[in-house]
Amino acid sequence: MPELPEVETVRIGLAELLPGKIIKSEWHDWPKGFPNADSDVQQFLIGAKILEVKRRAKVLIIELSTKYSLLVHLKMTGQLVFRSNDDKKRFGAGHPSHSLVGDLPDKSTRVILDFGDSKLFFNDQRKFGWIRLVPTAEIPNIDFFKKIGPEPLADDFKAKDFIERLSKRPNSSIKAVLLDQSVIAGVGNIYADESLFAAKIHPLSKVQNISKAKLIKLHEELIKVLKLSIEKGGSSDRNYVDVQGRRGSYLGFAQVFRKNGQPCPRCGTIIEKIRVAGRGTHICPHCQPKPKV
DNA sequence: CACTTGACCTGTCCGC
DNA sequence: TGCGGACAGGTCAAGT
Repeated sequence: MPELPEVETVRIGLAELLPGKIIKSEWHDWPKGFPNADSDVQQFLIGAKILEVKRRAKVLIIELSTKYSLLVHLKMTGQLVFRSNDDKKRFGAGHPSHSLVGDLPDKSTRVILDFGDSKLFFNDQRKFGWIRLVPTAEIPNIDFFKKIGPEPLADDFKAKDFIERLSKRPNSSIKAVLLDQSVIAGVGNIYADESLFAAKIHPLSKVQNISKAKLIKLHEELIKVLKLSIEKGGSSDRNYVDVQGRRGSYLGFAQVFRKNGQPCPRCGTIIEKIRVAGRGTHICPHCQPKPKV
C-alpha cells in the first residue's frame, strides 16, 4: 500500500521517464476517479508537455506546460506503470520480462496517457485512488494540501517540530497521531509500526505519557525507516509496483510488519498482531510493553 | 472540540 | 467446489 517511500519510488521512476513527453491522447473510464470536465482535459491535458514530477505527502504532482498539473493519489492499490512501445519488440509478445504486471491495459486500468512512443497506465484494483487535473498555481489552495503536515524527510524537520506537533494530540494513541496526515505527511501503517517498534513504544501509548527521550528516538527511527524503504524501492505487499512494474524489497527488511507469529528479531518473543486506530498493528509485546492507560 | 469509527471498493483467503 | 464473511488500509464524512 503506497505510503511515502512507495510514492517517492514512483516519483523517481517517473522523473526519469516523463519530462519532455507530450500527451497525445488520453483514455479513462470511471469518472469518479478522474472527475475533470472533458473540456478541461481537451484544453489543458491533450498536447501538453510534461515538465516535472514532484511529490507532496502521498500525492504525485505531474507538472504540465499548460500551467496545469495532474495530481495522482494511489491510495491502497493504485499503480502507475510506464510502457514503451519498444518493449514488445524487445521482449516479444506480452509484457517486458522485468515487469510483474501483465499485458496492459488490464481490467484494473482506469486511465491511460498516450505519448505516441509510450504510454502511462494508471491501474487501481479497488478504485480508491484518483487523478485530478488542476491549475498548478492552485495546488497550495487545495483542501488536501492546506491541511497536510510537514514532510518528514525535509532537512528542516527536526525532533523539536515533531514533538511539538505530536504534543497537540496528548490524549490520542501515538499510532493514531502518526497516521494523521495533518500532523506529519506520508506515514502509513507499515512505517508507523516499524518506527514504533524501533523506538520501543507501544502503539496504544498516549502521546502525553511518552518520554521526550523516546519521542526523540521515534523521530530518528521514523526518518531511518522511511529512508531505508526508499533505498529498497518501497514495500510490496500485494499490489504495489514501481513504474517498471517491479516490486519493492523493503518488507524483507521489516522487523514486525506482517511478522505476527514469528520471533522478534531483537528478543525472540513472538510478535503479535493487535488492532489500533482501526488498523492491523504489529508489536513485540516484550520490547513494546503495554501502557497502563 | 477531540477523538473514533464507518464508508468507499474489490480481490484474496479461510472455514464450512 | 462453492459460498459467505472477514480482511487489507488511505482518507474523508459521520458519529460519539
